Formats: sequence, structure tokens, C-alpha cells
Amino acid sequence: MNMVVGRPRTFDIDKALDRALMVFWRKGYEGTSLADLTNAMGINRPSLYAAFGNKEDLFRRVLDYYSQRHMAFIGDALNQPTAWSVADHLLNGAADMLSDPGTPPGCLMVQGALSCGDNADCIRREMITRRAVGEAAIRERLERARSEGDLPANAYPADLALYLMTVIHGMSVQAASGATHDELRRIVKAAMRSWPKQGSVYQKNGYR
Amino acid sequence: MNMVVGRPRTFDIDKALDRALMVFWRKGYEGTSLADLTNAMGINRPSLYAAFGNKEDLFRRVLDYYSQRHMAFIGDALNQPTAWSVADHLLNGAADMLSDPGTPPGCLMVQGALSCGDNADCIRREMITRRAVGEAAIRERLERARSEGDLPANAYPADLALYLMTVIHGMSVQAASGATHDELRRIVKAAMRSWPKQGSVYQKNGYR
DNA sequence: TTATAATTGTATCGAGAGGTACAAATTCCT
DNA sequence: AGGAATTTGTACCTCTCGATACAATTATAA
Repeated sequence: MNMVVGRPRTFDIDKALDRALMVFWRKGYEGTSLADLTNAMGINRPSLYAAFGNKEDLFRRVLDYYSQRHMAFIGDALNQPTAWSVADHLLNGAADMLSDPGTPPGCLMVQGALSCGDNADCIRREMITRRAVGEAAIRERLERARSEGDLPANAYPADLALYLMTVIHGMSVQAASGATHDELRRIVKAAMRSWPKQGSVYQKNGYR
Repeated sequence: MNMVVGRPRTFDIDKALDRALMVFWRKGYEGTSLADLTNAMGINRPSLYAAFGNKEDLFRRVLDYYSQRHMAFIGDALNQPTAWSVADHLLNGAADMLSDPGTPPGCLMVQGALSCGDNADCIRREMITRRAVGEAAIRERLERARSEGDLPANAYPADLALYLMTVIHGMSVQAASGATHDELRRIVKAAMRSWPKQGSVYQKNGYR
């Protein structure tokens, strides 16, 4: 008993979303044309519009998909027991993701629409908001850490969260510019020097 | 005695370049249309093409203009006497420039074309090269510093230069996202914590 | 005065952008 | 079998893109 009447869809929604993600990731929102999308997704234009709405709607769906599939390391990092480990997992997780050979280099949430024309400006602001949400989550985690005595009293969670996000954004630009995974790891090492605590499981265990 | 025959130009080249810069800076290479440019520059299309070539040529001219007028702080920083002062001036100079209220927020060299369609890809690569040139200049300055005993032997100039550029790129993204000058200064303060030396004239003198 | 050389403004070009109308095709429900 | 409902593919729409043709205009040089 099929709940849906009418001719069934001949393509897989998630597979199509994944293809769309890869194109948006490489070319950005403005740089991606409808022809790019339909070619990569293997469907024609009316099917795309019927399934996802217009280009802007599709991009937001892609952003959600991207957050679930490629930014899960943030949630993992926030679940780490100590503030130091949170920062360490955050930066190393970002380094791994940004230079994953199976995906385009860099971060869609940064290079998707950093600056753009008037048409795409709402997309640009949307991603600013989403980045701010991520930063707020980090800040709240670090505030909890300080209340637990896990951070010194002279360490300000808001400043540390801002700093962490800045390093991640900087690494995104570097990755988009062709930086290797090893270079990103060196950046993480330099950045973690300023963290108010010592010792990294990544260094100790030879992680990755 | 005029050296040039023919009808004289009725607009100022540098003023037009400055107007073009502001548009490219806000909207990026792809997000800027010829109509945007001619409107902002106060000239019509054939005048633009006669004076600057096509859109791509104009953008390269704008990049040169931008480097001279808005990235001079890098040269100043590299002329500082100590490695620590170089880094300090570099980051604080970037913070000032990126949040200058007289110009669009962020850095044209980053957000001009971080990711884009096929048409603009050569522009994207051009800016990757220019950023790499800047990083190389910093690295060479730090290598000199180490040879002068100005940096500890376990400090690697290549890693430090990469780290500095990454923080600057990250601040560029933050500025483009609406970060204030004060926030950027806090980022600099956090980033300088990891530098292998102490004491900042910015902090001591209450610079800016 | 005439020829030459450059700029300016209008009007337009072909190509590609995002988005849709519409009929054929394929399924479920009665 | 015969609708009702949905997807698919082709063809097309309007709009904007970057780029130019061309004549009128304004200067210098002979």
C-alpha cells in the first residue's frame, strides 16, 4: 500500500542533495548555475523545482544537509569533558574536515557567500547567523567550563569562542587556497599554544 | 603642449578606480555587475572598456590599487625591529584596516573571490597567489628574525607566518560578518598569547 | 581649415541566467 | 478499465550579463 499517488520520483532526494552540495561547496552560491546543478544532480530543471523549490530554497536545504553530515565534529567537540579538549577537538576536527580529500576544500558555511551581489545577500546574512549560532554554542560550553573551574577566572569564554571561530574561519580560507592537511595541523598546534592549559591527546596519541 | 591627441577624458582615473574598488570590495568579483561599476564610477560602459579593458582587467587594476592604498600596514609591520613587534603590528594593523568605517568591512583579497564559477576561477587563483606572496614575505622576515636571534630556535618561521596569515584571514571573515573593531582587537590579543615572546606597545601605549 | 586621434553616449548584440507552461508518461485508487 | 495525481522532458519565457558598433563630439597636428 503506497501512501502516495502519481508517478513516482526516479531519483533519490538525498543523493541529489549530496550532488548539489558538492557543486555549491566548490563554486559558492552565486557561482553555481542551475545548469551546473541539474547536470550534477542528473535531473532536469522542473524536477529540481518540484522537489526543492527555487535555487535559494535548495541552498538552504543543502546548508541543513551540510550541517548534519559535515559539521558533526562540532557537536562531538562540545561533548568533550574539559575546555582544553573541547578546543583541541574543535580545531583538529575542523582541520580534518576542511582538508577531507572526499569533499571540496574549505567550508561551505564560509565560502558559500562571503560577499555577493544584492540577489544573494539574504543567503549571505543567513550564513552569518548560522556561524554566530555556532560561536554562541562554543561560548556557552566554555562558560559552563569556567563555572566548573575548568577554565581560569581571567579567561573569558566569549573571547575564547571568538578566537576559536576566527582560527577555524582562517583555516577555511587556507584550505580553500590549497593548504594541505599537514599545514592545517600546524596551524592548530600554533593556535593551541595560546590556550590557558596544556597537553593534547592528539599529540600524545599520534591521532591521525 | 599636450602630449596626447584626441578628445580628453572627462573623469579622473584614480577616482574611478576608487569607486570601482568600493563596489568590488562589498560585492566581490562575481557579485559585481558592469551596471554596478558604471553607476558607481559615474561613467558609461565604453569609457570603462576604453580606460581599463574588460571586467577582469579592471579587477586586477583594482587589486593593485587596493594593495597600495589599503595594505600598506603589512610593509610597515615588516619594517618593525623585532619579530614580536612585526606580529603585533601585523595583526593590529589588520584589525584596524578590516574594521575601518571608511571602507567596506573585511578584506578584498579574501572575499573578492574565495569560491566562484568557472568564469572567475582565474581571478580566484590570482588572489591565492597574491596571498601566498604576502605569506612568503612574512616568513622571510621571521627567518631573518631567527637568524638574528630574535626568535627562539624551536620557533619555525614558516609555521608562524602561516599562523599569522590564518588569523588575519579569520579576522577578515569575522569583519565581513559584522565584527566590531573591539572584537577584532580581542582576537589579536588572544592570538598574540601564543607568540614566543611578551609585551605589546599597543597595550602599553593604549594605541587607538 | 582640414586631417587625425581619442572619448562619449546611445543603442544593441549574443549568451546565459533563473524560472515555467505544457503535454506525455507513470503510478495509485475506485 | 478509467479517472486522479504526480513526475518527466522539451521547449520556451523574460531578464540581466559582459561586451561592442557606430556616429557624434572634442581635442591636437599639419
